[in-house]
Amino acid sequence: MHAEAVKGHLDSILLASLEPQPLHGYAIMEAVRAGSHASFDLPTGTVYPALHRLERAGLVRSKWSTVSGRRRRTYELTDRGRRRLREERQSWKLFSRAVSNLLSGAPAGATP
Amino acid sequence: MHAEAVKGHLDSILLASLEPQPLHGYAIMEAVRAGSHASFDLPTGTVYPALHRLERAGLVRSKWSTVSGRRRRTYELTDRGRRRLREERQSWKLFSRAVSNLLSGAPAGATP
DNA sequence: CCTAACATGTAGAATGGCTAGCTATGCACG
DNA sequence: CGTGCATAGCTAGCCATTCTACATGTTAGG
Repeated sequence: MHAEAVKGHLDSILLASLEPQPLHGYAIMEAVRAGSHASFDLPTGTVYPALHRLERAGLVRSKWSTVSGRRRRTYELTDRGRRRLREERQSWKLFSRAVSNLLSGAPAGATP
Repeated sequence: MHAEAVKGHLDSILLASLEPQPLHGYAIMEAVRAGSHASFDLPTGTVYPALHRLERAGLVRSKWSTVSGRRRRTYELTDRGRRRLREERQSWKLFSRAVSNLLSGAPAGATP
């Protein structure tokens, strides 16, 4: 299956992946691939810039470490990040409900 | 609530709105607003270019008419459009399931 | 008469994800 | 030994799409 566009929901996905525990970029990509049952296979050119964006926005915080010779940058949620994640969950609910409703051809009234 | 981005799912939404019956642009905007319970209030600068794009892609077909002095361009689905809509519905299911799964913090295994 | 709703459109900015390229280490296998 | 794969990080620039802002014209109603 060709790469599905994550359009507009990348941030939510990344934040959510960091909620249970801090992770480094590469591990995030794997977590997303696994958690989406391979629907999303995010390229590095998508993930790393996005993480930098989230850090600049103060939603995540990073620190470098070295594990068996390989340098890692581990990200964790900030308080603002956690708050944002809550909001994102809420708006995803509204968004997905709206799209599902429209795609189902509902006569305007279903799933209120 | 600030304008929700329809990012990447506009085409599906437009095609779906034309499934029950042909509509003109303005009516499509109203149908989407109603069907999404006002979550999506698409600006004309989004809808009209998108419809032209869909027409160029052979997914919809349009014809002009005049109703009480006002000119209208009414769009209807082509066969290719209908086929595409079926595909879009399928991939929306996969997409939304994947995102919901990730946002719920599922330990990779939920909603298979 | 003037405004709101109806109806369609375009140009250009802004966004944001993807492609393609780069660097570097550790480990398994032939 | 050296070749290749998985691990780990990064950026520049392309491209598609959506939104902002503007432009145009009609009809209905106060």
